[in-house]
Amino acid sequence: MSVTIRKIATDLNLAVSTVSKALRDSHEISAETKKRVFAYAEQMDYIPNLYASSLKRKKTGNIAVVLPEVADSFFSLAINGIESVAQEKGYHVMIYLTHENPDKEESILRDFRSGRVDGVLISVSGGAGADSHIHDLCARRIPMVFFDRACESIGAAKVLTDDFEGGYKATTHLIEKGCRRISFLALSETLAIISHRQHGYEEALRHDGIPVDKNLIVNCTNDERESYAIIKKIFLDENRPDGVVGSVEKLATLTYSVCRDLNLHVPRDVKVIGFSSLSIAALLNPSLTTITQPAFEMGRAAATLLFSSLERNNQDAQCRTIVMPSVLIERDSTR
Amino acid sequence: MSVTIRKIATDLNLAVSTVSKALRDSHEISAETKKRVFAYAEQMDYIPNLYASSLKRKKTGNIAVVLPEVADSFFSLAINGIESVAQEKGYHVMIYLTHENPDKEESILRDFRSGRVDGVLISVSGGAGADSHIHDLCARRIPMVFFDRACESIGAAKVLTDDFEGGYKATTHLIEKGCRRISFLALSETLAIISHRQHGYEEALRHDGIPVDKNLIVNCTNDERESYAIIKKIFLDENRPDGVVGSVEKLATLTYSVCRDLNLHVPRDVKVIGFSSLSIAALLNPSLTTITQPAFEMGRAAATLLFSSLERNNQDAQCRTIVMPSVLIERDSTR
DNA sequence: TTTATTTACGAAACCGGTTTCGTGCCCCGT
DNA sequence: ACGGGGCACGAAACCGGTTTCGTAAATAAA
Repeated sequence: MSVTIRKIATDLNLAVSTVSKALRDSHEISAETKKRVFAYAEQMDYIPNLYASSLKRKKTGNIAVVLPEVADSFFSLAINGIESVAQEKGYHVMIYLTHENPDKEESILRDFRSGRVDGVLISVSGGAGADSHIHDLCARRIPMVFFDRACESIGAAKVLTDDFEGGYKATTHLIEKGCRRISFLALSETLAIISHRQHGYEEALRHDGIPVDKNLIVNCTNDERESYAIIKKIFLDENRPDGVVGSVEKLATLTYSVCRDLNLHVPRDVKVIGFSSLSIAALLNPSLTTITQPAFEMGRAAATLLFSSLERNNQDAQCRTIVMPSVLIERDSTR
Repeated sequence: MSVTIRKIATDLNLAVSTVSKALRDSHEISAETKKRVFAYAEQMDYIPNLYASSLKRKKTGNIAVVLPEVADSFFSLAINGIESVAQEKGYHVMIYLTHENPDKEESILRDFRSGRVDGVLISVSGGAGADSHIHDLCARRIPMVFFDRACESIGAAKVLTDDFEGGYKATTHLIEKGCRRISFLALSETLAIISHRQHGYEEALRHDGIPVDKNLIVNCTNDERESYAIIKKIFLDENRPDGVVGSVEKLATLTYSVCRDLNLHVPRDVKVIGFSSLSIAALLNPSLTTITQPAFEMGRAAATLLFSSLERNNQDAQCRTIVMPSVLIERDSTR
């Protein structure tokens, strides 16, 4: 079997407690003894058992990242950001995908009560208003930080962008480019981030005296095929939109697919703008105008916040909200 | 504090062992007692301490996924596949990014000796031939499954595609489309997957009587800016290539960027084909011809293999190699 | 009726670090 | 010479499930 602290102790004629303290560089062990212990541990290739210490210290060094999917540029960049901080701090990252399924999200969070992770970074999926599982986890004093998609009813730390402003800017941009029938592709009516973007969209329309047409606001789903059909439907309408705001990346690219299949030219027939952090947005046909969030930095910020509330119960970090700027990058899809 | 098994035992006038066995549905506990224990545990919201049981059972239910990056369509889809199996089986996924850095990879694998994970899924980064850390982990009987990028010198389970064939097919395709000066954008000369693709490339050239020009084979890096400069350089040569094989996704899209910036038209001036699983390859400008691997399925297969060797020491699964088919999808970048 | 066997459960060791609480011993001040 | 104080280390409890082994009672087999 692997060499334990007791093995070292008996071999060196020391008590286990002495060895333990020596390895943790305790002040109450002489330099000489420490040297002996370290040398022998090295020689024997001693590797501390993670679970023994976790059991006693009630810390695992693991954090969870819970998000809808990973095949989305925002999330994959955010993971990069999170992972970079985690590696600096010596934490380990566990990843959980909800696929926008609230039930799955709930069962994932429920599991965290076992102490598997020290803290949680989460981008919630649009549930039917059932945030009880989130509140429950919060009540158990498990540090949580929301990034991008927060749960509004909870006073935890959050790293966000101004979604209302994003929706407003995107819509205003389309209006400036001459669009009058602008469609908003929503994802789930219960997702705060989406409804904020939608409110920005509606406000922008109102500001320019364009009536809000509920038929132009459509709820897509997490299923690609289904969303494709939904988007196609609005384009087959005799009164099809001349502009589209994709509230998440996939809806913008799906719009491209639909337009291609229907022989609608972007931007001549339809102008498209999407919330996306896709680095190759510039390489699309046509290049896609985006509202781009600082995904990597948001990941870093969220992780940093989490670790600071993990390392010392940093009250300040517990419920801080950081709002980071998103930018509109104009490209050919709206020219 | 949280309710423990001992608390339940004393409250119910039972021994801790009885409660433990009851909760694990042991046959040596009567149905009636089990019912009492379950009911009380439920009522008290008992949540077993993960680390206590891990310590004793030497299993954590965690697996590690080690890969170069996550912002690559192949890897993000593979993660989806892995995660889907993991969730079915009740395992938890830890994610580690190496950023193609062998030192980082080594320190990551070294950590696994602590027992943090039960098994490892890995897509190696191109190191300077230093696979000793991989062998070391293998020697410690930690089940490993390689996916996509394997370590050749080791007899572990692998899920691959035929990279030689991929390189061969890609190159032959370009030749058929009229290319004569075909560049191969490599990543790291020490990465088996890349050298196989390169050998396929060279063999295809030879088969068609085209001399292999070493100047057309260039090693890019994991740094985007650096690779951009390298690619740009070959296009600024008076004898620039008329075809490009991107051995990984990012190199194909970088080629697009370079061509755009140099006003080179794809496919008229240069034809481009890339190894990629990008779902929006069809939406690029122009749409990108790809060698596409079944990324999701490969992730699933690798995870399945790992779990089968985890659950019972399935010797068969320990060193099985699964080769999955990749397909060439012709699009506009080579027309 | 006596001897196996099974059933249902308890006591205690165990996993491997961590931490508390001593306890000798040496040095120092008075 | 004596009390106080730090230093270096040891014994043992502890974290919270798991597992082995033992045993009394009940049932079955001889």
